Amino acid sequence: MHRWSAGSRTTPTAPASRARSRTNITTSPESRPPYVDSSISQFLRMSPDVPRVTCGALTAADVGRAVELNGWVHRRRDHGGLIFIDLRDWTGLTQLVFNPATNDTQSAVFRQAEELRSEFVVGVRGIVQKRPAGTENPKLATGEIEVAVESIRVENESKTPPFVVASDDEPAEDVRLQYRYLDLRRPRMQRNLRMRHTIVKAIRDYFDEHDFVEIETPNLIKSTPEGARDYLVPSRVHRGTFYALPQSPQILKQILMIGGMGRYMQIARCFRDEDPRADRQPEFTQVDVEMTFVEQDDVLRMMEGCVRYVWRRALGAVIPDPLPRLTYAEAMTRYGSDKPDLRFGLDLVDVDDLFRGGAFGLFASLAESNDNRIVAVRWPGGAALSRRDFDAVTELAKQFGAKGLAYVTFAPDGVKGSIARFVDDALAAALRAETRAEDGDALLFVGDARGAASDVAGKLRLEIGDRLGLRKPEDFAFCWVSGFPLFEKDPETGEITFSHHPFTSPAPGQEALFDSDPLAITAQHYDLVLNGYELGSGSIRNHTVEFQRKVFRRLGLGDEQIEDRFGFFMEALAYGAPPHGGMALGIDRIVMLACGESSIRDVIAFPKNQMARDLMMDAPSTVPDQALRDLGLRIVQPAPVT
RNA sequence: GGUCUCGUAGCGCAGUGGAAGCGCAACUCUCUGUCGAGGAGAAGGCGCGGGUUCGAUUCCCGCCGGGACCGCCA
Repeated sequence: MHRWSAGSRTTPTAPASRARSRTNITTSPESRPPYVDSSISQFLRMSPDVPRVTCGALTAADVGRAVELNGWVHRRRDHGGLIFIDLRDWTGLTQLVFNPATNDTQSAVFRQAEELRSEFVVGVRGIVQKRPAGTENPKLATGEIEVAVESIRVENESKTPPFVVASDDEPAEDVRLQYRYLDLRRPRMQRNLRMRHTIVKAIRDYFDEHDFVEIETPNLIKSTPEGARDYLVPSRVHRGTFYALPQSPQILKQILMIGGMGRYMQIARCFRDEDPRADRQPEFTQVDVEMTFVEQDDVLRMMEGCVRYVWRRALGAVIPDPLPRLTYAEAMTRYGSDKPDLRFGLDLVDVDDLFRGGAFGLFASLAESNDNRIVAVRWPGGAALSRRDFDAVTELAKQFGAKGLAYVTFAPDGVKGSIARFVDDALAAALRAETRAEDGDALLFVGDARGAASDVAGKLRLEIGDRLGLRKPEDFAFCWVSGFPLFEKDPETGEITFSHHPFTSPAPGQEALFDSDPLAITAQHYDLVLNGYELGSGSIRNHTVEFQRKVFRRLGLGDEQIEDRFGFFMEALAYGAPPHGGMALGIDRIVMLACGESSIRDVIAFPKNQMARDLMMDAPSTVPDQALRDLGLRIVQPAPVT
């Protein structure tokens, strides 16, 4: 519970995301609220002779002191002759009391208090007093005391807010985004943005201690092909030409390495013109890192040291040392994902051998080819589910891309389920031995082409984990995934393309495969994964111009295209580029998971919605014709739909 | 570009082919120990367009808007 929270009201239908947002977070030393704020200008003070204190700091030790507070009216409880006001600032709540024992109800200060409304901004001067016995509020950090107000000054009034800031009821997200400044006043958002600050500061401190230098790179850069869609900025000076906003500082940080900077980091804003998701925004923030004269293992150790440091500083959590490492192949086999959620087991189990030559014709034939895979996913307690439940899960599997879903249940009275009639005692025993299924469990089976079967089974595994409550937001399971292929085949065009980016180097000694079997090359590329989210990826880069050119050519770029788009970079590589590698981690996702949130929009002050619009500013918007003329641009309306 | 889902009062939510409801907020009155204060009263609404129907907030279609996901995201 956040220290601000005055109430613990829970709605029975509260969505999981809101429940998660109340995850207990250890307060870091950096975010402890100050007690006295002496930095306020005199003219804002009501009585310079008494200290100005924050709303979250007063305790029983302060009883009897005269103090001054500033803040927002959080809630007002008017008993007629007795008025309570919860005063809020960024540190917490303090109860103000207007009591005729000290204030005549006809007094000016009492009449002022009667006029106060939610979100009014006030300054008060008063005496800290102990609350009468039995009226303390243990839910409030300042619940032992209250401030008897002697004088009050209304700094600003407020229109009636569109939603109640002081309420746990969460308005629809479009309303929150339109009135973001009100949403930001809520304790949850205050906590999230403070957590973000704490994490970013810890990141900077960590890399500073390891002799990294933070270097800014430009946001108006050259568009390079491939990858995501660029955001383009038209040039006024050079009509008809465009800057691109960086999808990441990738090439620039490599050039910093060529520039001899040794160890670089940056909290960098990145821009990609692709459709947003709960964990994706058109602009987002990465901690971007690059080092010279390193091998893959050096980068992994440095980066996992960073997340361990961050989690310790920001959350007081201990992260394993070293982090578990998986190969891409292992991750796909055991978890059906290249970003596995390791907070729970329920590993996928291959059961091809058990069905090969068996009574179930579909699986028997699938098992004949090594290109296929038959995967079992164990569902603890699944035998208690109804036929209707399994129909729903089958429907879900189809949404995931499955052609169908087979299942069996192991109840004390025997094997049941959609393929039970094909499962004799021997097969049942073998399945239970392989999957460690117990009485009361169910097994889901996905049989398909290897990749498709893994993918669907992996998603079903996550679904089961969700339903069983195994994906706890307060658990943090990091892992490395490496050993990705350097190239992959574009499923649509059949052409060879890079899996990560074209600057990734192959594993040592695999250059020879370049012409014979490029798809077999393993990349020196690694992903850091947390709870099923890809936090970021990195690689050891190509550092010779010859090899980089070879890669570009392999990807189908002609020398002219290479020169046009990457000429400056190829030139740089040719002047003694050192071996180097690095990584970038998504700050938004890190903070989201650290806060127990399910959307990065809740850890960004001013995010865009799913249509990439800013609902508060109403961006994007049209611009005056003159602005277009200056840029040599004309808007072409899309053809009307007939 | 696609699939799913939602749109009822300022906010959060019920509900129905035949007279529109609850909680909070806001407004008036009342109330001296509350902390989701309490009591009384009054005010306020079915996203837009089309269709089916005697009748549509409800059913159908389209549009607009929010969200989740797929595509996309080197």
